[in-house]
Amino acid sequence: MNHMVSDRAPNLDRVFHALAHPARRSILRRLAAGELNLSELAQPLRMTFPAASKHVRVLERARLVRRRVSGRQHRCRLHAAPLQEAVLWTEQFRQQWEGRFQTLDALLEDMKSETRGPSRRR
Amino acid sequence: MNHMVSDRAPNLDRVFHALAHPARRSILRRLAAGELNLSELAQPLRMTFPAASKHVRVLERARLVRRRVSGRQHRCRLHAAPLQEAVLWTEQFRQQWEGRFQTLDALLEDMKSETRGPSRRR
DNA sequence: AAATTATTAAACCAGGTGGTTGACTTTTTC
DNA sequence: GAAAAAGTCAACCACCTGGTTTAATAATTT
Repeated sequence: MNHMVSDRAPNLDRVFHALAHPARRSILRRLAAGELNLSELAQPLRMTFPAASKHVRVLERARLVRRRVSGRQHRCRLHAAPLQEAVLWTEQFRQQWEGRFQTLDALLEDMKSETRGPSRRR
Repeated sequence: MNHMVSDRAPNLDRVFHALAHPARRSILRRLAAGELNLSELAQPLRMTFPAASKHVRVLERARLVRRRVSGRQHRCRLHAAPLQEAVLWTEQFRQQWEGRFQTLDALLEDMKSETRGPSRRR
């Protein structure tokens, strides 16, 4: 536990990159509701089928989507786990960012103490 | 409040894209600790100065970093607000994803009720 | 067996990415 | 005023992206 998420993390690269396109976010959103095959995924996207297929493959590279071939259909299923690493990074970042104000607060607190006399804290 | 984050969101594209490279995550992390100028940011990255400078510009496009020119130095400061939108998207997505199990749970609950007699819930 | 459906593959394109090098401008320091 | 420092810009490179079209393959339906 409390395992630092390194900035050097190829999985993280792939997950964030996967999230960086509206078509892929749309695919993920719809997969959150349940399994869908490629043509179902492609249909509402305003692009050709091969383009949509490529987007799905980007999601697979990020391990966010898994595919199970069933006859001529490729049924896609969401796999949310890798997203957790991304959330973790953001979360750690936020803590670090907010920690900055905490130390600033502590400093101000110390300064106030200084004016009332030397601090007794160790 | 409760404003749906659309999948069609150019800001979101830029923020996620900004996060999708280790050098840029490293820059953000270090900026979380406080203001730094370009050469300070570039120094620990194993690439030439112009390359690092380009990464900072990607972060600026995502509005995650702001620059204030002070003499010959360009002092960079983190601006975390746009990250909030990304967190929000992920959060909504997670809720949708977990909601799926909730409805499954509700269904199973209903099925159990059915065996004990018709449900009285509306 | 033929037609339809679901999907991949390959070739192509414009434009972006991530990196380099070399030349240049501006500000600070000596 | 010359040298050093902080950055930019432009050109170049290899490769990736996001899209298209056309052709091919595989499974299902008729």
